[in-house]
Amino acid sequence: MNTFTEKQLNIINAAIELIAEKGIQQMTIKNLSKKIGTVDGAIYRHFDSKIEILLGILKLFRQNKDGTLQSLIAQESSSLQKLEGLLTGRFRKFSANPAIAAVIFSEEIFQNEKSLADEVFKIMQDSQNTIETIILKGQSENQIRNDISADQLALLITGALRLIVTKWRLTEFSFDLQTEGQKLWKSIYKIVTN
Amino acid sequence: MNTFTEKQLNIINAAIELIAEKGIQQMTIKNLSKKIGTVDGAIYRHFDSKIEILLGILKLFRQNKDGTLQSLIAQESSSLQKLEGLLTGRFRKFSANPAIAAVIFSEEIFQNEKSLADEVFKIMQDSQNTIETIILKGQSENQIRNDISADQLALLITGALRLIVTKWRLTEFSFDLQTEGQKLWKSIYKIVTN
DNA sequence: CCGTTGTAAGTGAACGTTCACTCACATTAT
DNA sequence: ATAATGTGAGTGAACGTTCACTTACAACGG
Repeated sequence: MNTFTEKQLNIINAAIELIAEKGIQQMTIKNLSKKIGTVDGAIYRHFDSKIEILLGILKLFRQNKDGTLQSLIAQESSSLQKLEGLLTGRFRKFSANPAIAAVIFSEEIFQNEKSLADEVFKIMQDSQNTIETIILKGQSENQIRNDISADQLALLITGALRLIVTKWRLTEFSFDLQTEGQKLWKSIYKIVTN
Repeated sequence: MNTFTEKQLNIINAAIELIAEKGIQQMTIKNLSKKIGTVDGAIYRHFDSKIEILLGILKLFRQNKDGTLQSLIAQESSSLQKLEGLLTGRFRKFSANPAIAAVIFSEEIFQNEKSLADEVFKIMQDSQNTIETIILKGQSENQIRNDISADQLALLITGALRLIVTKWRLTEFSFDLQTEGQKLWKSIYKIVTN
């Protein structure tokens, strides 16, 4: 089912590590090849361009997210439980994999490459839509307040999530992300249940 | 009181326009000089480096923000009114000046230049602190709910603000920012007053 | 007035560096 | 032996920055 070869996965994972360690700006073909213990030219045996590698990271992330999402929605739990599961899951993932956040939350950097910009934007929108869907269900079941629209609530939640993760990265992981995630969930719980 | 010469202001404003139009990535000295109708070398008669120009943009924004903030806090209005004023003010400013948002919300891009990264981070933190202060006052006056901490509320507000503006820019200003700002304020009002 | 000198700004070629990407050749695996 | 992959020098473009030179204009001494 995976469209990537073993070597391609090697490269993508090395790229993820590199971004996590040095930031997107240092994710050059030269640095990437050094990390793998090869040479820049060799990379092009496995990818046509650098953009393909970055798209690979996003694709991997999507596949991954889709999987956890399916199992989450399939669960027979309340909307609130689903929402909590989704949020803590996101924080767990970013905590374990800072590079994902660095790629996903860096829309600016991909602005000149439409394929990348589109993909990143789609992921952002997707994430918000998922939350909105759960909230809508919770509202129809009267578990979540109805006086604020689902998209506004989703916006607030997504925004806070992004801001926490961004600050975490910019301060070089100076606090425990999952702890902050728990705090955020408590606040959101109070808000959505009114 | 202004530390910039007329020519420097010309350059800074051209840089702001350039960023608004083409994004930060196209803000090169060559493009900037073209925009002013001069030549790259000439820029260096007025600024020591490109970073100084970007810092200039941030400084200008800070001066501007500080001004409106003083008058806002000085007002004899309730905390809720102040909060509304601050939010609508921010949306108005970004609406009128998209480049400000492009610079302020692009922490990633300045990661390799510490002076810039620090300044951008400071502005982000500042903004959040201001909101937090107003909320704290509102809480002590029982205008704002006390069961959620001020910093959590400030986080949610700042996050949503940033997310809206980011989406607005990424979709090439496809919706009316101030309208969305009004919507957001209505939601926040309901949340903070419970 | 006139000619000399000073000064701020513009001009555009050039420099050093970085980067993504290519290519001819070598090595390895099947 | 053939195909796949590694190697590393090479290419051209982009970028920030520098530099020698020019231009416009003001200041000033005779």
